[in-house]
This record gives sequence, C-alpha cells and structure tokens, in this order.
Amino acid sequence: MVKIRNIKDLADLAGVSAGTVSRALAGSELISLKTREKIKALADEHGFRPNAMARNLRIQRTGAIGVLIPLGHETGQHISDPFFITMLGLLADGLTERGYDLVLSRVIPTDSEWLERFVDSGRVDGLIVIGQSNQSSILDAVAARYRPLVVWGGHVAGQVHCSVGSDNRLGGDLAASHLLAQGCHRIAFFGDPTALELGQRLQGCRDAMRRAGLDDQLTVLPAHLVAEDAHPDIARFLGASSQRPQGIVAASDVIAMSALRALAEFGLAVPGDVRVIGYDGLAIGEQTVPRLSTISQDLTQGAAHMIDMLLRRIAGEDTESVVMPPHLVVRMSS
Amino acid sequence: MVKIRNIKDLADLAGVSAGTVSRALAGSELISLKTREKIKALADEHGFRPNAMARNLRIQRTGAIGVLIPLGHETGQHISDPFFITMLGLLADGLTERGYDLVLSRVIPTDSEWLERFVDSGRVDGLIVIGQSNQSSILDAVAARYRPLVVWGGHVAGQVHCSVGSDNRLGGDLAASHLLAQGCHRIAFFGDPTALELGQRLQGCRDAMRRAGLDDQLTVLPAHLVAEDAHPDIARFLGASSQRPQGIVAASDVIAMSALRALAEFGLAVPGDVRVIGYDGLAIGEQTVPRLSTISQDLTQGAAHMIDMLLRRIAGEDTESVVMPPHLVVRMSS
DNA sequence: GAGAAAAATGCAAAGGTTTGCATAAACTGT
DNA sequence: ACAGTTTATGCAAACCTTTGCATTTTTCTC
Repeated sequence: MVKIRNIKDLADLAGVSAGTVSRALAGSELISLKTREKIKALADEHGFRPNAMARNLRIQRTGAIGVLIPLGHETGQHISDPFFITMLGLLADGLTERGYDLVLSRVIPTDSEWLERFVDSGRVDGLIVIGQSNQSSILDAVAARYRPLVVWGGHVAGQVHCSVGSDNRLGGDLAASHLLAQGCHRIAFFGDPTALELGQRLQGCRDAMRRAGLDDQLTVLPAHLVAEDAHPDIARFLGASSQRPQGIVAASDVIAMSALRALAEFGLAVPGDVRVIGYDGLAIGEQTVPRLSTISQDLTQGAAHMIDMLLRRIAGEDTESVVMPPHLVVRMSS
Repeated sequence: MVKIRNIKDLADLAGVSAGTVSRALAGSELISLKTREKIKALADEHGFRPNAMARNLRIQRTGAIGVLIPLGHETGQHISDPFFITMLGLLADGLTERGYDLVLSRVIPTDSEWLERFVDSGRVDGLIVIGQSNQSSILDAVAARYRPLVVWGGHVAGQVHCSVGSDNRLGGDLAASHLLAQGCHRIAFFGDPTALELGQRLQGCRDAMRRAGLDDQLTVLPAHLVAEDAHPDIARFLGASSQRPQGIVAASDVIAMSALRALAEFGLAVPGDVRVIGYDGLAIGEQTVPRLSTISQDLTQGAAHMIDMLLRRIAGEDTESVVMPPHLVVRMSS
C-alpha cells in the first residue's frame, strides 16, 4: 500500500485529476456522487487529509483566531486568576464550533509594538484581546487600521476599538450601594485602578459614595490582581488603618479571596465586622468561607458576543461595542 | 507610496530579486551587509512582513504546538480549575520563547478519534496533552505512530506515550501519611479515581493506610473535579456518614476548597474536627481559610520539561517519561 | 441517430516563500 | 592585465491546494 502524501497521489490512485479530488473532498456538487464517494472512501482508507498549510495559502486565511492576554498593569509574571481559564474555555469552545483554532498568547507589554507585531505577523484571521489593562491607547491605534479586533473590557466615550464587557461603573456602583445599604460607611476599594476596567469600577463606587454624601469615606488600596502578591498589601492596610473599613469592594473575586483570608487572620468576622463583595461572579466564589457576594458578569454571553462580532468584522461588517448589565449576587460575605 | 504586498514587490522596489530579499530579511550572511540593511530598512518603512502561510508551506512546519485538554472524566462542560490556567500560562510563555504559537483546544472525547483528528489535521508541529483523563489507551495508540506528543500526567509501567508529571502515588502516600501522623484514623479520599492521575493518588493513600494497618478505614468519594459540581456530593457525604472521617485527602486543591466550605457549613472546625489536605500546590491554596495544606507539584519545571522534550521529539530524538517528586506543604488545614 | 444542452472532469494558474545551483561581480596575487 | 578565487546576487523549482475556464463525456430531444 503506497503512502498518500498529497492530493496528487490520491488522484493518481483514483485515476482522476487533482482538481477532482479537491472538489470531491470538499463535497462539491460539481463532481458526480459516485466519484465523490469513491474518492472519499479512498481518502478515509488511507487516512489522508489535505495539507492545511497549502490550503491556507491558497484560500488566504489561517483559520485561526488569536487570543491575547496583556499583562500591562501586572508586576508579577504569574497569572492564576480563574477568570482567564473560564473565559478561555468559553472562547475555545465557541471558536472550535465555528471552525477556528484558538492561538493563545500572553503578553507583557514592554514596548508599544506588542500588538502590531501580532497583527502583522499574519498568523491569525482575527484577534481577541482579553482586558485592556493599561493599553487602551495602543488598542485604539491598531483598531483604527485593523478591523478584525474585539476586546474584552470596558467601554469609554470616544473609544476606537470595539469592546465587549459589563458596565463596570454600574457594577462598582451596585457593589458600593449594596454595602452602604448594609450599613457600611467607611468603604475600601481593593484593586489597581490603572487598569481601565478596574478604574471604572472604582468610579462606580465613587458615584455611590457621593450620592450617599460620603465622598471622603472611600479609600483605595491598589492591590495587585495577582492573588499571591495581594495579600501582604492587604494585611498591611488592615493593620495600619486606624479607621478600619466596614466594607470592602474587591475589584475581582480573587482579590476578594485574599481579603477574606487577611480578615480571618486578623480575627475579623465576615460579614460581622467587615463586609466583603467581589467582582466577576466566578464559580470559585461559591467555595469560599463564607461564600462570596459578588458582582457577576455573564461570561458565557460575553464570549458569544465577542466571537459573533469578530466573525462579522472578519466578513467586513462593522460592529458597535457591547456593554452588558452586571448583576448583584448576594451570598454570605456581605 | 506603493503598498508592498509580498516579497516580490519589495524586491522590485529595492531593485533586487525576491530570493535576495528573502535571504536579507532572514539575516543570511550570503547577502552583503549593505544590501541586507537597505532591504531591512525598506521593509520596516513599509511595515512589511513575509507571509506566514507561504513560509509555513515552503518550510513544511506550522510553527504551532497544540495543547489539548481532554475532559473525559468530566460530566460537566465547565472547567474552572486554576490548575489549567497556571499550566497554560507556563506553556504559553515557554513556547513563545522558543518561537512557537500555542493552539488551544478543549476536547470532550465522545468518540475515539478526537486525538487522531487533531494529529492528522496537520495544523501543528507537535502536541501537548494536559491530563490523561480516562483516555490513556487512546494516547498510547496514537503515540505509537506519532512521535511529537508529550502528555502531562501519570506514568504507568508499559505506558507507550511519553509523560511528564509528579509521582502521584507517592503524593497520595505523603498526603495520607501526613494525616495519619496527625492522628487521623478514618480518612476519606475525594476525587474520581477513573482519571489516571487521581487513581494513582488514591493508590498512594491505600499504601499508607495499609502500612498503618488501617486498610478498611479509607473511604472514597468520587467527587467531580469541577468545583461547582463537587459541593453537593461532598455535603451529602458528610451528612450521611455515620463514621465521619477525621481526615480528608482531596485529589486537587479545588476539591479541597469545596471540602473546606462544606465542613464550615456543617459547623466542623478545620483542622480541629477534620483535617484537610489538597493536591497541586496552587497559589489559590494560600488564600483559603484556613490556608490549605497540599501536595505540591512543580509546574514550572514540569512545563519546561514538556516543552523541552517535545522539541527534542520534533527533532527526531526519543525521550523517556519524567516523574517528578511531589512535596508535602503543611499549612493550616491539617 | 444527430445535434444541442447538461453534467462531469481535466488543465493550469495562482497563492508567497525558501533554497540549491548557476551566474555575475568583485577581489586577490602575480 | 589576467587567471583564479571569493563574494554577492539571480533563477527557477518546490511546497500543495483551490478554482476559473476549457474540454470531454453523458443525457436528452426530436
């Protein structure tokens, strides 16, 4: 049995031309049902699949979507936030379903060209960036000339790039309002507002505080997103502040977990002494002690939106940014 | 300014041949330094990069490594275990460093061809599979004919595929021995032993129990790996068992988190009433209340090993499986 | 059964690189 | 100034498909 290396080999074997084989394998109606099935059977038998690279070159598409995770506001290199695997899983499934591969790349933006490089490399048909981090202007610059780009994150007026995300400001507002309603006056925000989304969440907290006439009762601790780094900062903060906060709005569920642990170590009861609310609505929040209240974002829908919009952009359409409503989920920590 | 679409355009512009441009951009010594720099400058100026697909076709490599996560023993579709994002991050970094893209795919093995399909698609130069799940025999079958394949997971005698992982049996043994040393007699194992690695961890527990003469004091609760699903099972188990375990060996840190929460809800103190130890050594274990004891595996080293071995396999070398020693990390939960 | 229409297949170009080999240009030494 | 090297560049094949158009084969109609 000869080894079938390409379409030509199979064509010779079947006694037809290469073009016919190509069309037959693609299921083209141009080829008679009889030969079509004969060729398919032959291909199956020899385990032959047309070379993907040659195909890509010819039809001028890679069949791959790049997913980038910029870590601009991260000092550490690690990234263990379950948020990302949740989002990645959803994207991987959705893209596979649509016939695309997912090319993953983490980026620590040291220069301003990290995105250009990827775009120009021609390795993907489109790009999804997860989180703007502090790289909004670069995203805008590239989006101006490169259409198939969709970003998970916040939306601001005048933004050039197309984004999908929850209304972070509203989310922050919901979180702070909830704590205020529970009787907290002094509130602390844990998170680095340099990142666009987190800045918006903080803004939302400010809104709520202002409405309550408690503008000056909000303090900010720019804890790092990275769980392992956040804890010392949080511990120091709780130890130092003479005016201990009565409520904590954490910019993510993972930061909230760090907060829960630090509070436990200080012997403070949650929600008795301090109330805590996270952000993201991850599954892990169900497993904390006490179970974490949070502002949940619908990642399933978000991922679906991103994929849908990206494919439309690849097809040449234009799409508007999407801002989804976040939801307050009250569990045991507040 | 004309648009440079390919090497030929640039060649015409520079007044040289396409071959020269190709070599110049590749930095070949065959081309004089002068022309080399002139061409590079010209390429820069026009933002030109050689077409990746054409390149791939010509040199017969995709420059991509597939990373598959089979979810064979999972009932649910979700997968939020931080283990994966940690591993994925390490792999992404390592592969990027070596000039490879990472193509991610989650697989729910419904038939026996999920792996064949990916291998034969020709979209990648090599494959890393994370976790054997219950698909060991399929991995073996494919490994017999497809060399560039490395698997994260357990190792068993006679195994065909090349694996990298920690000594799960030893790890299970360490965990159980530790609990025994703390005075626990009745021990429960939380995890689905259908998955190869988890089965080995259970085996290790059995070893330790046997040495202590307590073979019959070990019970098994095949909780699902998925955090959100595990909790009800665990709660039911704790509620039902007349002989409540004094120690719990969880097959992963995430399962351990579920256990911690369930115990808290039953009003049981950890480690006072029940001692708990997890497996993986993830960062998240530092953030639980109480901080989680665990068996840690060195994922950084593991990822490095997998990449190294895979590249050697791509180069045609042969490689032996690697079994790394796990380490007992005692924190507050045991 | 001849001619026209329809159906099935073949031909060859195009997609953009890389690279072995051939050729041309620039040197070396005498 | 010339033969002999060395160095720099050009040529064209190869990588493997897909697809518009040309051509052959089949089917149908009268």
